[in-house]
Amino acid sequence: MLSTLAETGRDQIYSHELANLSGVTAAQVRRDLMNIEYSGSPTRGYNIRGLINHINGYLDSKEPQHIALIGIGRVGQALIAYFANRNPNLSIVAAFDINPTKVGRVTNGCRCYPLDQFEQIVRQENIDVAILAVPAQEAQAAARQAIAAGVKGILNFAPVRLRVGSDVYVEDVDFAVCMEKVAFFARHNNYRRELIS
Amino acid sequence: MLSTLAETGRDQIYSHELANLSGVTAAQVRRDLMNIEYSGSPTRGYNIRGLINHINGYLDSKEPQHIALIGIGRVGQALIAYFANRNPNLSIVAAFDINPTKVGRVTNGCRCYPLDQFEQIVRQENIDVAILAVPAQEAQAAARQAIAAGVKGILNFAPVRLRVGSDVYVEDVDFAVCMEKVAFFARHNNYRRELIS
DNA sequence: CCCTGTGAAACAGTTCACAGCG
DNA sequence: CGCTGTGAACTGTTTCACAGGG
Repeated sequence: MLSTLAETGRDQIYSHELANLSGVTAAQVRRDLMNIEYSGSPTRGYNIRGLINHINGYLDSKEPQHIALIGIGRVGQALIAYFANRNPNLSIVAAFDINPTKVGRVTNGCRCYPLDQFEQIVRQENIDVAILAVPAQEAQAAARQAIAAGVKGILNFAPVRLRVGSDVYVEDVDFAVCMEKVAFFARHNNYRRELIS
Repeated sequence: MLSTLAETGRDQIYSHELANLSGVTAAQVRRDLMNIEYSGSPTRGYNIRGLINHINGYLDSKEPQHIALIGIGRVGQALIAYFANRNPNLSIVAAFDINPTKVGRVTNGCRCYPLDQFEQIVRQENIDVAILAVPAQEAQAAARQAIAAGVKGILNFAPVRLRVGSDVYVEDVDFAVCMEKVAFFARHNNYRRELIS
């Protein structure tokens, strides 16, 4: 997102510009940059390239991280396509599925292995995060297996709350929850309008 | 989630039980229930059926809401499958795509229309929320079209920040952002452990 | 006792407001 | 002037702590 900015010719930018580009307030932007210890000059604003480098240095590790994908349903496939050729520091290097007919397939340079090779591949490929895109009833078991293999972060698309130790970070993405949120606010707006009119 | 609880035989539950089922503190649960004005008895806790009804009454509108899906790529298809036969109050009633080969298909009872019939179908089916599952470069245009047709809430899967009026609610789901979050925390945990050991 | 309900304190995130500087 | 950097105020949320009741 910032990268495209760098190509517009300018190389300096002011906090309020960053602010309305990203939909937050200018004070917010300044505070955030302060927190990651990047300073701009009062005269000219922030240097765009310097900012990009600083943020990358802050967020990215030097060495790329490898991701395992568990479950190659439609969501799994969408994710493989999504992450292919994107951030080279963050790539899905192996996929897993119970369905034997899917094993062996290679999509976007990502090979599908049987689930029982999970631990082996994880160690071999130095994987430390996993994406869970399996049916709800299989999610907990898959999570357990992933954690046993040494995975420290899970992106969970199954609509269940995983029980994991406190040393594992889980991020849930629940389509139903997102949708309800949108539906709720849309409805709420309608009510507001009805009340006003 | 609560529904499964109702079937375990019990019909009363205590705040601290709800608490560690959902991974928050007991005080939190009580405060939340207080906010939606539901009371339990100090003796026996909260009545499960009553709680379900109360929450449903609070969240759901009486009349079901209709959703339009724009873009039938892998994500779109996954969403159709996901929402089919789930919450009857929240269903995808129409899908749209530019690709003419996809138009006319019916998946899970959901028909695909050409994008230029969008406004007509939205009014006809009384749709007020839309899911955007299109490539990034088409997202803003699609959003504009949806809003023009009267949509008040958008669930956006495209990795762009949509520019919309303040009367439209947008919820962004960005796979890259989610993944980076997980990767970041996984890495962070590693650092912690290294420091400790 | 062990619950709920709820003031009151603690905290986190955000915004305001202004000093300081080119 | 207009910008950044930052203390101080504010707002919304989470937690604590305890009264009250079967």
